[in-house]
Amino acid sequence: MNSIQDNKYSQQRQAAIGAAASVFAAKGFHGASTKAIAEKLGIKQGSLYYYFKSKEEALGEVCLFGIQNYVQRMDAIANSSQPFEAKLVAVVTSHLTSYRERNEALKVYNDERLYLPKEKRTKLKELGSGYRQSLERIFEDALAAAILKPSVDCHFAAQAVIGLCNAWGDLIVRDPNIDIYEIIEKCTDLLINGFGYSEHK
Amino acid sequence: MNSIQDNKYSQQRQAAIGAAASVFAAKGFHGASTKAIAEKLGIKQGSLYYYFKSKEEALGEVCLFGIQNYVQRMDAIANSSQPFEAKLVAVVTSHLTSYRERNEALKVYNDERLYLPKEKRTKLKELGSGYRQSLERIFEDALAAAILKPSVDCHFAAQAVIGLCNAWGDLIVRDPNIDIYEIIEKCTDLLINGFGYSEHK
Amino acid sequence: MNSIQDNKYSQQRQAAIGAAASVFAAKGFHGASTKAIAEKLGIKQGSLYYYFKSKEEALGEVCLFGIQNYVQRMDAIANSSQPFEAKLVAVVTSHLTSYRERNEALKVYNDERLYLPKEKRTKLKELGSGYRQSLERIFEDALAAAILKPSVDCHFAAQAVIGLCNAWGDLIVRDPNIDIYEIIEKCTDLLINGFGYSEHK
Amino acid sequence: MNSIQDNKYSQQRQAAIGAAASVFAAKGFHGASTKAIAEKLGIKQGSLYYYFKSKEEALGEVCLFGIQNYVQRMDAIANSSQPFEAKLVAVVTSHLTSYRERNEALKVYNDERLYLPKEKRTKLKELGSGYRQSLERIFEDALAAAILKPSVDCHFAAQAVIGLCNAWGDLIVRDPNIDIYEIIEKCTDLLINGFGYSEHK
DNA sequence: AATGAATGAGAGTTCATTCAT
DNA sequence: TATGAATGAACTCTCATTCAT
Repeated sequence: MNSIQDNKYSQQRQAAIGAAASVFAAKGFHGASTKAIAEKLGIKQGSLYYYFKSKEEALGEVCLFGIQNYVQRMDAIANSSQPFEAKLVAVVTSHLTSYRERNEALKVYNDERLYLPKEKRTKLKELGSGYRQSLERIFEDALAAAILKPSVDCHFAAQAVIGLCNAWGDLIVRDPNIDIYEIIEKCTDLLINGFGYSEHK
Repeated sequence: MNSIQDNKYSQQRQAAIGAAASVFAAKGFHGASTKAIAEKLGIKQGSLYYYFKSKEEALGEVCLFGIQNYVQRMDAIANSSQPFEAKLVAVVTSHLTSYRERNEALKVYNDERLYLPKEKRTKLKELGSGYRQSLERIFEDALAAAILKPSVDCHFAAQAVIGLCNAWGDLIVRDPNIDIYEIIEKCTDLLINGFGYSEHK
Repeated sequence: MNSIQDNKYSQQRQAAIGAAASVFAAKGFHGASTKAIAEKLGIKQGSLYYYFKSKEEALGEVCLFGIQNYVQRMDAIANSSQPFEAKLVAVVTSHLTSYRERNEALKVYNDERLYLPKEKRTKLKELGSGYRQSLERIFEDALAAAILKPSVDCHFAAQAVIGLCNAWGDLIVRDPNIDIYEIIEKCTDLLINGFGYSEHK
Repeated sequence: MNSIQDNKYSQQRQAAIGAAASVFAAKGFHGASTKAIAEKLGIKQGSLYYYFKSKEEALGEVCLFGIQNYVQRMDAIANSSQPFEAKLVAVVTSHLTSYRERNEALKVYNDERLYLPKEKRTKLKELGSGYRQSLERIFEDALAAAILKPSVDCHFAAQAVIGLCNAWGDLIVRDPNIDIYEIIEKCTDLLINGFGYSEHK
């Protein structure tokens, strides 16, 4: 069997992307040294360049990996036939789980993509926008179905969900004792009902 | 009396902190060069060391400035006698306004403080915790006054507010066309009522 | 007195250009290391970058220095009112003397300028062409005055003079025992009369 | 009989020498990478080491090839029974033709041999000297036959011929539009008669 | 006969930092 | 109070070379 994944080169390259993600996430792009990345991979510094043309290319690959993985899950959720509330839970779960699974690539995409050259940044932005748009669509559908109050601004809502999840994601990455499912529940409750008192709920 | 001299020195030092904040915010701690900071101040690279012992000290001062300024406003709000909703609006307004006013120091505190040596980081953490605790107290008071639904976790709530504001803060910094007052309103509405439909509201 | 030359920075920079010229001439651009250049100057490697933005810039400055100096002398000769033969002697003398005076910059211009980026190369080419054109003009004037035989191709002649001088220049640089004045005489004799026998001369 | 194998190996090796010559000529020894040489040959970088023990050995072989080829032709000319003028034409033609035929090895011998270790350089020098000496002998014979004027210094003459041809060779390599036969004619005319006017010619 | 993968030494370059002036 | 000049360590990146396969 000679499948694509079998390819030893791309396997090692994928491992290199993982190592880079981990170091970039911990130290930032400029604070990360190629030596540290190579050491995490178990090879010597110069050998990294067998897999990447430059440190910048490594950043690009990490970001791409981080967001791709991510957008795919979102698409699956958006295209599913679950009711709104289930979708929202799925989105938050997907987002936070991804942080807990040490998907450092996502953090890197969030925090470091601005150090990429314009060209690459634009490509990634499209993917990222795709994510936000899928999320917006989920809100729009719910709005049309009168599940949300009419005043809801779906663009604002999508950004708020993403921002909230990223903020908790950061905390989750730093503190492994946080109960992720508790956070998921509280986040969705906040998003749907707010903190305010209302006798119906 | 050398208070005048002292005054001039500390004025320039404050300006240096501002310049550092600006460059750190734009490029991150490791991506920022002392040369760039000096240029922004209008002096030469080596002269920076008249105001800071090291680049790291500069980072410390920036973070301190960012959070101090911030905590003070929060304390004022927490200690005021406004009703809960007004306090929440005030908090969000204070937070987002601070981004719009290019208070880059706050962004630096959020994103770069982890590059400080442990000792300093701990000191800052206390301040930051003070901020969060004041915010938590606001929620606790409201909870006691039955303005919030009993299930609200005040710690979660405070973190959520901070996270949401920081996320929108980043967007605001990058896009000067965003109407900040619209965001403030939508954020507080989200926090109190959520997006979900409920006939009472 | 505060003349331009007094400026310590430009004095050191000029010295740096000289050191670079020497190393480039001996090892070629790619074979020369910035460390070697710095050592010749008596400073540490990194300090070179106080005077040059890059190794390439250093090459550019060396080439410029080499050819400028050179073109000036040629212009002086071309614009003088000496007879043709005297001019030719002056040109050859100027060219070969410059090699003997260890004007390594000229050798660098000849051999290494092709490693400059296009933009800079073009600028230098103009200067170099100016040199060749001045030389051509000397031949053209002599042709018009019937001092040269009518069949002479002035472009060919100028290139031949330059080529011959560069070739002997290389030998002169390598062997300090060569009698430069003997070479000058023989070169001019070759250029005017050739090696062939003719009873008139 | 393993002569066929041997043959294939040495054929490929010869091709490798050609590829190396081409890259060395274009970028210089230090500027040339083994990867570029391998690519020109159509093999991978590491495989070059099947044919050469080191980059330096490749340089040695290129230089040897360049000068051998060359000396052979010169010997043939020197030992022929043509009259002086025909020999001179033959020499110049051989030299310039060799550049036009992209015999980059010769250029490499001229420009890069100094990067060889002393031992090898000395061996090559003997060959090169053989070339010059053959040429000198041609001049000496002509001098003895009173075809050249008595003042001619045969050593100088040989060097001048070589230098002139190398200089034009460089121009020829760079500009494929140059009419090589015109140059040959003008060079020999210059060498025999000079540029100066004389009623006999 | 050739390759894929890795290495280690060294390159050019940047930069926080120092210090005499 | 500020600068010019230099430093040395670290960094990214290149490349000749090796070797198991």
